[in-house]
Amino acid sequence: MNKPPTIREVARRAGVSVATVSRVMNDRGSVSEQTRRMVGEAIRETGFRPNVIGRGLKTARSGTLGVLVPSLQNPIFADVVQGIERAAEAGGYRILLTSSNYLPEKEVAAIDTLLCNRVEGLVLTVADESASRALDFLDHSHVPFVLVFNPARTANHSIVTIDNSAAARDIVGRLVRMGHRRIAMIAGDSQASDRSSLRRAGYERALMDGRLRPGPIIEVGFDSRNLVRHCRFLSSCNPAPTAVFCSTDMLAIAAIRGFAALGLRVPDDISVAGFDGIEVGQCMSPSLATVVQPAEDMGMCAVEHLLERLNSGAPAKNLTLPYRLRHGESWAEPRETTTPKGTPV
Amino acid sequence: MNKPPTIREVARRAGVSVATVSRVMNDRGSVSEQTRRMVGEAIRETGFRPNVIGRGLKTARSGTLGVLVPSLQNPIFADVVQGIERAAEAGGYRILLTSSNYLPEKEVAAIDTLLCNRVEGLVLTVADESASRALDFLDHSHVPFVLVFNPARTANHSIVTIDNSAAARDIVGRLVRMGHRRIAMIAGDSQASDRSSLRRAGYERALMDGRLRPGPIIEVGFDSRNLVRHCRFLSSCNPAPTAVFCSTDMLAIAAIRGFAALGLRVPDDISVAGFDGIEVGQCMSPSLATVVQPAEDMGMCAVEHLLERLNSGAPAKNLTLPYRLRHGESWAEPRETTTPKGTPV
DNA sequence: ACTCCAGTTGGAAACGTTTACACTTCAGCG
DNA sequence: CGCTGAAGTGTAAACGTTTCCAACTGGAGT
Repeated sequence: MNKPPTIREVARRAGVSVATVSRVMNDRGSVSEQTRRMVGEAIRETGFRPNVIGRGLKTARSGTLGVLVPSLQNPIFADVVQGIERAAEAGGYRILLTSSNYLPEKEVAAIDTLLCNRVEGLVLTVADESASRALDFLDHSHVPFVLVFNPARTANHSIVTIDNSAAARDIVGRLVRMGHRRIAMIAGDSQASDRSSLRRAGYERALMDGRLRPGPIIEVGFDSRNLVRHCRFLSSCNPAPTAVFCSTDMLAIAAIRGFAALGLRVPDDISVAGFDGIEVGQCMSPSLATVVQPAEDMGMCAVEHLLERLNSGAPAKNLTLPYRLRHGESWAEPRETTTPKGTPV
Repeated sequence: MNKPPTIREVARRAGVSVATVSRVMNDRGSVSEQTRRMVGEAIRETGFRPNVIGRGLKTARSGTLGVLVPSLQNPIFADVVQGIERAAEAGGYRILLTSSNYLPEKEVAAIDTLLCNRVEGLVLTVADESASRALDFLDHSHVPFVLVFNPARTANHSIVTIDNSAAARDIVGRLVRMGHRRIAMIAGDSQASDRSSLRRAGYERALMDGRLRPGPIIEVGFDSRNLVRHCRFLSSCNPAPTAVFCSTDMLAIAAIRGFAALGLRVPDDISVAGFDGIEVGQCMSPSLATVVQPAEDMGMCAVEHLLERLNSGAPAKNLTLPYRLRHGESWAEPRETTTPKGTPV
């Protein structure tokens, strides 16, 4: 419980002033080779570790970035945090991690906490960018921040994202061209995720492109684990969908599982496509057809941009990274080509 | 870029001294109802947010806990961090997150950084508890820490773990009782994970229990994504194993994928068992038979214990949480009972 | 010999809080 | 009416750094 040594003790031990010790530590100003050696020795002997808090108070820099994600449970966020951590470390920053559990009020509280801790910048994903009290909050704080995954709606925010709606349209269009005429969607809570709404829009657009009517759309809440109830509903529709687009990979994986529990095989009986591109998707059987977001890269880009803003005062910018489609075994052409009683618009 | 308001400005605005403002903020000492109101108003008007750094300097408390995990890529660590974050938040602490990428030298560097940031305690998973320079380091720092997942070898460390070897013995024993006579193992780099060695020991023990010879054991490095090469090797053995135990779920998932690529079906052609109990394991098809570690709970327990040590000076303790076996579709009895030329010891 | 300057060094004032201590009021009480 | 104690408040000293400024050296240039 004894206090760690301070710069003062090092100075005493080396027979110099604290100013000199500070200079040695930061390679600033000029210090003779000899004193440098002596100070180094004193530091080693005492096991001195500079107190970042003391330093931060004086320099008004905490050396930390705040991170807020909805949850680490979904690998897509774990990936982005991994990227954030990497880039932050490379830039000499530490990260203060918080999560919101998709609750807007926790978003606000978490950001408040981070600001009290004087993070120099933030990287975050909010539930709904357009309706986020948390962001108003941040806008007034003069602390730069970068949104990740949230759609680029307002130009004066820094955002790293992909084109969710185009990507959804793209992958659903693929299903259409494969011959599917009846394509359902399982969407996450649109209240808790503005991405979900955009992906839904892309899905609807793709069906319009193919002159098809949007199939049943099921909006599920937080508990994406057990979808068997919804899967049963889908398979009992008449005509039953031959494919289902899920707004996240986690939902897609759960859906495949749900169909399996009903004795339906993917993709033979029904095709499933996901969105996110989490790694397990390509490891499982059947491997998941999905939109790949470069999550780790997005995290790194976000931090790199943030550091640019911090260091060179660069202006906020919207960064839309390319997505790509990953083919997988979870989709295929529909088995029996449905008689085109499928309702063209 | 204008500086955030300080307690001094609030005091000026409210017409009181900084001491009074501090008292109001911390509900300490006595303050009249009227001044309390005025100060509250001044705080609101100025948008004042107490500077945790300044406070930390004076109180010698940072309010942060350090966290070090090998990687967030593996959901088991994401889960434990989730638990850590939850419990830390409940206890009024923030967490500073770092990752080591399984590199011992990064472990040391990360811990050093965390100590410079004066974290009040640490929760971490190291590569190899018995040979960790990082831990020697920590032992001398007088900062309490809790190991998670690492085996409980030395009693004077705080550790939250499960009995890795018993669990491995348990699940492999299950394969044996199912009728498997030739059981291979795919193990993670034992250099980078002391868990891997323990699980291997449990595996060997289970085979000994059944008077079987340990099948081929393949040790794979970091890149667990593409195991098809190793899967091919296993299936080309004579006699080929009818089951394979993997030291992590991520490996098991990759193995199932690898076998599928070779046209082998799980569990019809070969059974696969994993270890960790990550959520996706039960969502995929076939669902993964595995040992479930209560990762999120482990994270929460670790922090709760850490806070006990911090607040009440409780002694370090070893906490071995119960694991459980999760049955899944990835294992089954071997198809043709292998003629017992399988070599009993 | 004198000035000048570059290279070293130390002193001391910040940075934004908390808190020990001292001071003022004022009600209650003998 | 004076004493006591509690309630409310302010002053100033920490906490561990960084950094501005001044001071001191010694060698080079005149």
